Amino acid sequence: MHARRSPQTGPQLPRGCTNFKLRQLMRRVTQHYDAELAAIGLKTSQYSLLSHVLKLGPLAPGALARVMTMDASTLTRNLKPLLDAGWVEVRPGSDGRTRSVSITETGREKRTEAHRRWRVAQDGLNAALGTGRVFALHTLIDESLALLEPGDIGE
Amino acid sequence: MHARRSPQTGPQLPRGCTNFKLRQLMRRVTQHYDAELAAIGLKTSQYSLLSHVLKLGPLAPGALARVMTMDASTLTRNLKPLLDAGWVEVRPGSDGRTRSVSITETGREKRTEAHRRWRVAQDGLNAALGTGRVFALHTLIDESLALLEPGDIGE
DNA sequence: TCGATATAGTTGTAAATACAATTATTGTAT
DNA sequence: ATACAATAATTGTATTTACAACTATATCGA
Repeated sequence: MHARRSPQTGPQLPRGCTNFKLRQLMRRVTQHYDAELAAIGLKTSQYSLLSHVLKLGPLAPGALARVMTMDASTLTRNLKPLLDAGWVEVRPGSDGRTRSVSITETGREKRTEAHRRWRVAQDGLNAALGTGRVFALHTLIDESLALLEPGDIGE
Repeated sequence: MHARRSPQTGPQLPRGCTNFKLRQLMRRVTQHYDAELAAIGLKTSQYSLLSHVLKLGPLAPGALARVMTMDASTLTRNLKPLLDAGWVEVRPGSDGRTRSVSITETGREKRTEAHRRWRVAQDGLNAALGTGRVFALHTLIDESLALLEPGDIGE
């Protein structure tokens, strides 16, 4: 009884809503990266997408959505601006159902440029929060993602 | 040179993009909460907003946006569905420029119902990730938010 | 082979997000 | 007093997000 009064610091309970806190931080962090990338007309999300296409492409939209932990329909939508800008291209896949997403030469150049900006933003975040704190955050996020396999909580 | 080969584990450097990782986790976590709240026709974001209006209201939209770490225009937009549903109301503020947002009786009932669902979702997350990990995550997020005052990074 | 099922992707709809521009009001300095 | 600046909120526009429904193709079973 009255475990919270105990002098022994037991396993501490989370206060507040994890989702809300995550969103708060996401908003702030996104603004930080976006401020850096705005100069070259890219959103942070677009940089992430472009980077993944560069690193993993050519690959099917579905596979890309899975590794990026996003819905397939979200990927279709997010691909559109990059497609319109000519930074990625979508071609028929081996299978009649699938497509193949790959980066273009223009896209490569854009991504190189963006990568420099991203570096500045990341360094700025590391400096503001402290490298150790950012590392700890990454570790926690990675562990959490590994534990949250798609739709398996509470079943 | 070759610090990474050193047997001494120095301050570890973050790998990858903090923004991308945060977004990945946010997507998963939001899906988890939304799955629970869907039964009563609420999104997690709406639950957070309703809860803040309950706890802090009546208050001005701008003040609400600030405490929730969101843009004022986002708040205006997010308020609309709750207004349409009759869960919150917006009335003229003291100042001719400001408004006053407050929860309605229907909104109170809805929030009570939603709170029970939220509890289930939060408990499920705690169970899936481990209470200690969730607590650690909260702590890191809170510290980070405190360090990331609006638009002061890199200036 | 042909019908049921599974897989891949896109579209309809709706919400969340924020910057820039706009409107309305208040405060201030001459 | 009146023009100018500051503050509060909303609207225009564009992106991010995802569920549900839909289309198209492929696979499998009898």
